[in-house]
Amino acid sequence: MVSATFKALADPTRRKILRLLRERDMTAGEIAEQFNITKPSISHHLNILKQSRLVLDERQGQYIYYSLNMTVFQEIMGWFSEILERKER
Amino acid sequence: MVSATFKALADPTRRKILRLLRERDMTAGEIAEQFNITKPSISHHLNILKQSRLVLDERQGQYIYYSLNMTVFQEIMGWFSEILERKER
DNA sequence: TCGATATTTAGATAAATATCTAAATATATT
DNA sequence: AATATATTTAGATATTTATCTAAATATCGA
Repeated sequence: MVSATFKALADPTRRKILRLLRERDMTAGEIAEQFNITKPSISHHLNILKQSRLVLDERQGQYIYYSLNMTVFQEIMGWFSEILERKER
Repeated sequence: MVSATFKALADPTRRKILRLLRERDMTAGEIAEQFNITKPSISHHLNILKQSRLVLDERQGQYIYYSLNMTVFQEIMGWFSEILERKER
């Protein structure tokens, strides 16, 4: 769970995708345009982000829109808080 | 920078090391005792944590003590905050 | 239904990485 | 100085992963 999330965050392409999505929801194609890598590769990254629940997907006709899933970000923030809290004592 | 940190955090063994160190500073050997992997492997993980500045090391005689470096944790928390802030608008 | 567009899936490959054993380095003790 | 202990470095190997091309699937519009 947390492991999948951190692995997903470990790749710079995937982190850039997340930063794009914080501006607005985007289709897989719109996301792919922002990179110099092929659409299948982006699709692979989106799948990893999806499986770690960092992003959500919703089909609208031909398009699949991707958006950030805030819930998981907060979980991870929680993981960090634990470390920090304990240490400040 | 942030890339090295996330890569370091992506491994469960390294995350367990960090959780151990939030309790108290420990030597490389003490850390290794907590795992079923060899000392050289732990040394490798400690090196990755060190290079990403998540931990600090300090030799005391024969021993090398490892401790958490809070600074970097806060940097990463900052990365998450950026994402969350922007999205909440 | 057919052709066009959007996206994913499958399969291959090269690079990265976690692990091991053996050897090297650093420090302490006698 | 010689030995023991703590840790790292070097080199090898198996697994994981990011990427590509080609093919498959899904939806839309004529």
